[in-house]
Amino acid sequence: MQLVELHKALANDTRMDIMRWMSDPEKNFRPHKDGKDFSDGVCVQVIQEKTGMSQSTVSHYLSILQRANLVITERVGKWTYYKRNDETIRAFLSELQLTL
Amino acid sequence: MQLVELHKALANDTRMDIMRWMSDPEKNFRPHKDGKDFSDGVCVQVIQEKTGMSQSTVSHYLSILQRANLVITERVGKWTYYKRNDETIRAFLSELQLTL
DNA sequence: ACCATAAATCGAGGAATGTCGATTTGAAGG
DNA sequence: CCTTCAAATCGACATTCCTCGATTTATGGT
Repeated sequence: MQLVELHKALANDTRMDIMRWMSDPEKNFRPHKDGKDFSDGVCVQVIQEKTGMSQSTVSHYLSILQRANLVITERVGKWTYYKRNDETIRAFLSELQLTL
Repeated sequence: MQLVELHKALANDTRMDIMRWMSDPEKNFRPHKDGKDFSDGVCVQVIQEKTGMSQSTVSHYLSILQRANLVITERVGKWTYYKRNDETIRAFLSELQLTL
């Protein structure tokens, strides 16, 4: 667990927003067009619309969150679903508690 | 409390090290030359030696930590002493707990 | 095969950060 | 006053980050 890498990943308003929104997707995102629920995560398009930023930027941000292991990815057909990786988040918080 | 600003301040190995070292100055820093203890904090020189970086860089880093309210400064004569601001750190951790 | 859609990657410009040495400011002591 | 030492600020350059539009890579449907 790279503490500093995690801080870098979270040192951006949009990425922080995304992490928070993903805590409660039903509340924070519009539904998927095919009606699929959020149990596997949220697809990039829906996240992108919410942020109001370009598709490439959001895709890039998601890859940064993924490199930091803050999110888990699952590809299903054309779609890629992203959801929080709660294990990393828990580990991050307790490491911070101990070492900061 | 600017969550993202705090993450930025901590998104650097040296700054993170400094914060951690300041948790236990007796253990992590050499004593002050005049024998003064660390109750008011650690002077810049001593921190600088420990990091091995230039004086200007360390002074700059300390100002970043201060802008984020992660440290408290006290000027005494020629020296400036820096110590952790535990209140901000506590608030940061609990805010992260709640909102991340 | 061909088209449409979702996501990732590429290339680029500007902004912010990292880092240094040099200079300036401020305080203490002779 | 003048010197000396600690710390802050300045100016510069290199690296990283932000953000976009354009292109490419999957995948599905007709």
